[in-house]
Amino acid sequence: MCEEFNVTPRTLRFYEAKELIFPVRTGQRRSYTHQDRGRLKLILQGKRFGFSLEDIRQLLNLYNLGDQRYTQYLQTIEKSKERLKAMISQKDELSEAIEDLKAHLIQGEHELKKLKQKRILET
Amino acid sequence: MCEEFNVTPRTLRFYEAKELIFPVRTGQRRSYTHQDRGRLKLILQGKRFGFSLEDIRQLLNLYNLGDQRYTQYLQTIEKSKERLKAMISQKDELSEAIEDLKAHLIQGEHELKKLKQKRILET
DNA sequence: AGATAACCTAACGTTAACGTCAACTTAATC
DNA sequence: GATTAAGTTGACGTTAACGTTAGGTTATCT
Repeated sequence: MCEEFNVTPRTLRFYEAKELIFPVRTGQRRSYTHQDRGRLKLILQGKRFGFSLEDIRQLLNLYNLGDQRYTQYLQTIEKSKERLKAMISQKDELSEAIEDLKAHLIQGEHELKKLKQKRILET
Repeated sequence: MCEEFNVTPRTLRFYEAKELIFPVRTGQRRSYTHQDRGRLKLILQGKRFGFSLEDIRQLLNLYNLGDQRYTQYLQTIEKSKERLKAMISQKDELSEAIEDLKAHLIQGEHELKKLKQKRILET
């Protein structure tokens, strides 16, 4: 049912156990709501950036701030700001790494051409 | 010695075992060369983006293409191109996520102000 | 009603990426 | 020359994030 996201049921149950999603129970069966789908999308995205599930859980809480109270609220916001900074610097780093890799690729293809030439001359 | 990178010796030996770095042996002792430092930097960077050590190993090989031959060369370059694409789309995704988080933060701080007001009125 | 398919829980297995501990050399210091 | 200090090799322990298997329930189809 929820394999539109290409995850196993076990994974979904695991995320539920870790309180990352909260499917509704109809008797025994789980029904995944719109909310859960949104959360799952964010979870998978987070993972691709190397966040741990625990990290992601905290981030997800940011998206559900309505039910929290003052002090906790403040703390969560502070945490999120930090995380935001981390993400931005990560993005910058990634940009650099991309440029770097690009350069190496170009360089690599030059080398390739030279090898090709050599092979032609050698025949 | 090599804890300028804030990693434990165990970690360095582990990376060596996985053939990510190649410290020179002086008798028994390991000496970490300039090359190893460069590689280590890339390893740590890669980890922050959620790459596995195995992924990183393959990426590192790209930086040492000199000693390889034609066919392998081609394959490695193809692989790297794929990876480059992945990184770029990852970067785009990250940019989006950052904007998203920013928006939620601003929204969160508005909520905070409202709560503050309420507290003042309630006293 | 029996079979089959889809879901469930519970519990143990697995892999990556190290941590930790014991027992041993080697180098440096008092 | 005895004692730290610092590095080395196993080997087993640990945590996160699931996979896998066994055994049981429920809905559906024929």
